[in-house]
Amino acid sequence: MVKNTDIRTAFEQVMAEDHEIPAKQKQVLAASLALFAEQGFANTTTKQIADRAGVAEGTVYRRYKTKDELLAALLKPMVTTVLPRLMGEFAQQVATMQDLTRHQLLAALIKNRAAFLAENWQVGKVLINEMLIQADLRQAVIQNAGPIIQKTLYPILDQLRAQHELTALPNDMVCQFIIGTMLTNVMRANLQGDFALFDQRIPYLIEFLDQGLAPK
Amino acid sequence: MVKNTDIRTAFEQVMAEDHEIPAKQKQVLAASLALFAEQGFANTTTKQIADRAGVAEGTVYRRYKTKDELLAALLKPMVTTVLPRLMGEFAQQVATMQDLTRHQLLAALIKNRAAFLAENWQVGKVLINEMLIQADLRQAVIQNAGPIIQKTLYPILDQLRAQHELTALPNDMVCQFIIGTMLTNVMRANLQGDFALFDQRIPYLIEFLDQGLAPK
DNA sequence: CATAAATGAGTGAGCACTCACTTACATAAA
DNA sequence: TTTATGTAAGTGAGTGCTCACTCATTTATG
Repeated sequence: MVKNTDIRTAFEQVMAEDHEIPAKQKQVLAASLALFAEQGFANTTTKQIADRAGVAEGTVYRRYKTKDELLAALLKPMVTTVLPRLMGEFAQQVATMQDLTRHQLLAALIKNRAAFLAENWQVGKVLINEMLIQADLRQAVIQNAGPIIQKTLYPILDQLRAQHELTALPNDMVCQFIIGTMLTNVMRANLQGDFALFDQRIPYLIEFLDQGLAPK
Repeated sequence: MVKNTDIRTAFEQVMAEDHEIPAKQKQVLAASLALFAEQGFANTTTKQIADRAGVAEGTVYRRYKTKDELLAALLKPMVTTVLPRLMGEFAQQVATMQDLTRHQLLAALIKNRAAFLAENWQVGKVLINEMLIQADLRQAVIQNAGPIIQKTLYPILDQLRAQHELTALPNDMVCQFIIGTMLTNVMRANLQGDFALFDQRIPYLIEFLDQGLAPK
């Protein structure tokens, strides 16, 4: 059985690789993420970060020289390292199951990645927010996430289509529909302020996607 | 034939009702919206607004006493007046067509409202951004948009279901899927920075939704 | 000529960021 | 086991700058 690292662990590992970050620095990163998610990056002061981290303001600036660097330190590893790893692990996991039906694949994908999405909605919020504003960040995300999706998801979809289990719609549209359906679900849960709803609706998502992506 | 007001006109009407707003004030509103969409609300200074509007900084403050009031002036009519009116018009338009098939309804809905979405993506961006940050704005949107959707879309869906043309999934999920599919399409177009793609993909959206929302 | 609209230099509050200094810790000599 | 010493981590009062907002004055309008 392939191990399926969760995000928290993966993020910790990435941080650990970065030459032993001291405890207070991790508190700073955690406090930053929490506050950015709650209030937005631009509305969060470095004093607030220091206070929530239980740290002096100067400490916030020890490792990262500007507030922007701090933001980048949170977002970049998420996009360039954590996400690829998690997608790769999913692909491996699927590869071990032979002759999946469309329904089985979707159920596996959604249950697996939906949990990921919900757990990391904090980062997701911040990422979406900044992507709406910064064109260069959009570019960076496209150039990282795009290839990952193509490498991990497209082969699976192609195989499924060869078994006459999948719609003839282009792969990129299939991915758009799957990802979009999941993303919408988190956003609605966030809108309603109740993440229990998120889980309850998952069976509906699977049923809808299963039917919508069936071959004619 | 029912007139289908576009957003710009509707917005102008709402503004006109507000007791004759002078030309320069409209320039301020337009400049604000453009800048908020480009850079985000928090990253936009009142000086920038004044410059783009071709106006002194004091003028920005004549009608709206704070920057937040200015934002509210842009978002509130959109949510409370413009959106309801446009949804109402769509419902009326659909009501005139008897015995719609699911495909016809979806095609009408998506072509109609997708154009709306694309045209107003500027406001949409700002709205999404602020909703991710302000809990009270989320509340306001829910309490306005929710009932509108229920009143305009649910009856149409119920009728369709009575004709055995629609899935048994709950109405709120059907709406989630329709809206989410459209929203995802704008967001991807925005991500790729090419709104021509938005239109090209519409036939795919219709095909996917038509199939996904068919009865078993 | 009265009232509303517009101006833009000015103001003070709050913010990101700095830096001289203190504390914690590791290694090693006494 | 103490003491010395170098290095990295942490501190928080201080600084200068940006920005939202004001107001005395000027300009348009009916």
